Amino acid sequence: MSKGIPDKNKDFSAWYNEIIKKADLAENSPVRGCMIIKPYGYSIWEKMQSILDKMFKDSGHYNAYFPLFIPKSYLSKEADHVEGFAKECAVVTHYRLKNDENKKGLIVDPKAKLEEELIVRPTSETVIWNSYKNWIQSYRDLPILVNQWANVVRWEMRTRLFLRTSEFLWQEGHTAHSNKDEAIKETLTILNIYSSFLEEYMGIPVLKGIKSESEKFAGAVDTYCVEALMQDGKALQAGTSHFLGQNFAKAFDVQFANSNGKMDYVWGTSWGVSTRLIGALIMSHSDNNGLILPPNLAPIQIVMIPIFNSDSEYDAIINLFEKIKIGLLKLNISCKIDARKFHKPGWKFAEYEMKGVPLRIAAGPRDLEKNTLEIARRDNLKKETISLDKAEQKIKKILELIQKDILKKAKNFRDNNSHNARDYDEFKNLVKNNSGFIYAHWDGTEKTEEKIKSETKATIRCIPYDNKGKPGKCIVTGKPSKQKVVFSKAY
RNA sequence: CGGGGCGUAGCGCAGUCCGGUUAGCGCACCUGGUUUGGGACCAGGGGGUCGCAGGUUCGAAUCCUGCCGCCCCGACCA
Repeated sequence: MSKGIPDKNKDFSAWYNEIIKKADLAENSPVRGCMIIKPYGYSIWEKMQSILDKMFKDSGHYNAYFPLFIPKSYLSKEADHVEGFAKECAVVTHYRLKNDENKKGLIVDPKAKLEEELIVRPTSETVIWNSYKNWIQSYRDLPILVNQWANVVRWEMRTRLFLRTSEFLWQEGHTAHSNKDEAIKETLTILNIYSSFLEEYMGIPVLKGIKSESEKFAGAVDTYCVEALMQDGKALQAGTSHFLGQNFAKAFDVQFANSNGKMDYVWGTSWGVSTRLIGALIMSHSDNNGLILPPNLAPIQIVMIPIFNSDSEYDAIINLFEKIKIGLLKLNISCKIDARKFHKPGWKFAEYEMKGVPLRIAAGPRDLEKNTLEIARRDNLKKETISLDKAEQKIKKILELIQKDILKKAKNFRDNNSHNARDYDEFKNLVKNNSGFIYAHWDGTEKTEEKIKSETKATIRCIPYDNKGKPGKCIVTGKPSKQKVVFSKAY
C-alpha cells in the first residue's frame, strides 16, 4: 500500500523527507537551506497561527510588526546575544545592482555601499528593545505585551525542511514589565500556552522545563522550554519562552519611573514557536502510509469519495455528499468532496492517506441502497459502515475520539521511551539505543555536561521544573545533584 | 572547511568502464476508448542545449582539462 515511501523504522530521515514531498507540504528552494512551503503545508501553518494567535490575544497580547533589517550596531549591544547570533547572520552591504560593462549580467554596484551594514533579523530583541526605550517612561506604560508574526534568517550550515532552515516563519513575543515576578509569570503563562497548544491541538505531549546554561537563549537569564519526543527517539525543542531579566533593558537603556518615582530597568521576556512545529507534527504521528494529522489541526478534516459505475450513481452520491457537507459545516467540520472522475477511488484513498486527512467517507451503489456510509480513520486505518441517520453527529464524535487517541498513542510512546539511568554505563547504553528521554542526576556543571555531550552526543534537554524529584549523585562525577535532569539526542 | 557521492525529459533512473545509426526506460503529462468498493487497462501522442566551457577524434552523454551546482557524512547550531 505504501508505495515508494521508505520504511520509517529503517531510514527515519529518508521517510521524513519523503512524507514532506509526497504529502505536498514543502520543497527545496533555489537558495540552499530555504524552503518553499506549498499550499497544503502552509494551510497547516495557518491553522497553527490562527489558534495560537487567539490564545495570545485572549491572554492580553497584541500583534505588531518590526522591520526585517536591523542596524548591525544594535546586535552588539547585548554581549551574550552577539555571541550567540553573530556567526549566522545574513548581512546587507549594498543597495543597488548594475549591468556589468564587460560581461553579461548584473553585479553589485560598488558605489552603492551602505554606510552602516544591515543584518537580516535572526530574532528581533534588539530592534524591539530599541523601540521600547521610547515607548516606556513610567510604570503606567507597563506591561507591554507584543507579539509579531514574521520570518527570520539564521544562516545554517546544514538544513532540513521545517526542522532547521535558513529562513523560517515564526511568532516572537516580546514583553516588558515593571517587576521581576510579573515577567517570570509571563514567561510561564506562555510556556503553558505552548504546552496546551502542543497537547490539545497537535496531539503532542511535552515536557516542560528549564534549559541548562549552555543551551539557553543568547541573552536570557532563564530559558523555559517544551520538549517533545519524536518517533525515532530523538528530542525536539518545540518552543521556548525566555525570562530576559533586565539584560536587554540595560543594553538599550530602557528605564521607567516606578510608583515611588525612582528609576529602574524594565524586565523582559521573549518567546517563540516556528514552522519547526510542522516537523514535530510529522515526526510525532505519521506512519509508513504518510502523514497523520490530528483533526484539530487538519486543513481538511473529512474527505468524501464517491464510488460509482454510472453517471446517475455518480450524481446521486455527489448529491448525498453535498447534503452531508452542509450538516458537517454546521458543526464546524471542514470537508472536501473529491468529485474528480479521472481518478479511481483506490487512488484517492492512497492520496488522502498520504496527506493525513483524519477521516474519509466513501459511498457507492451499495451504500445508496442501504442508506449507509463507509468511514475510515486515518490514524488506525480502521473502517466501519455507519447508517445515514444522524451521521454528522457520529462523525463529530469520531473526530474527537481520533484527536484523543492520537495524543494517547504519543503519550504511550513517550512513556515507553523514558528511562532512568542509575550510572554512566547504563546511560551510555540507553543513548546508544536511541532510548528517548533519559532521566539522570547531574552535578550542575557545564564541564560535566560537555563531557557527556562529547562522549555520547546526548545533551540536557531540560531541567524539569514542576515535578522536581529527589536529590542524588551525579552519574559522572558522583557529586551531589539537586534533581534528575532529562538527557536525549536532539534535533 | 574536510571526506564521499551525483549531475541525461517535470520526477526517478539506465547508458559512461570499452566513443559509432534517430539517446532509452519507469512514473507523470495530453488525446481516444473501456473501466471505477484499495494507487485500472489498451492504443496513440508531446516533451532533451546529456550541468557549463574548452580540448582529443572522421565521430563525444561516453575520453582529457578546467569550472559550476546539488546531496550525504563530519566540524557548527534552534
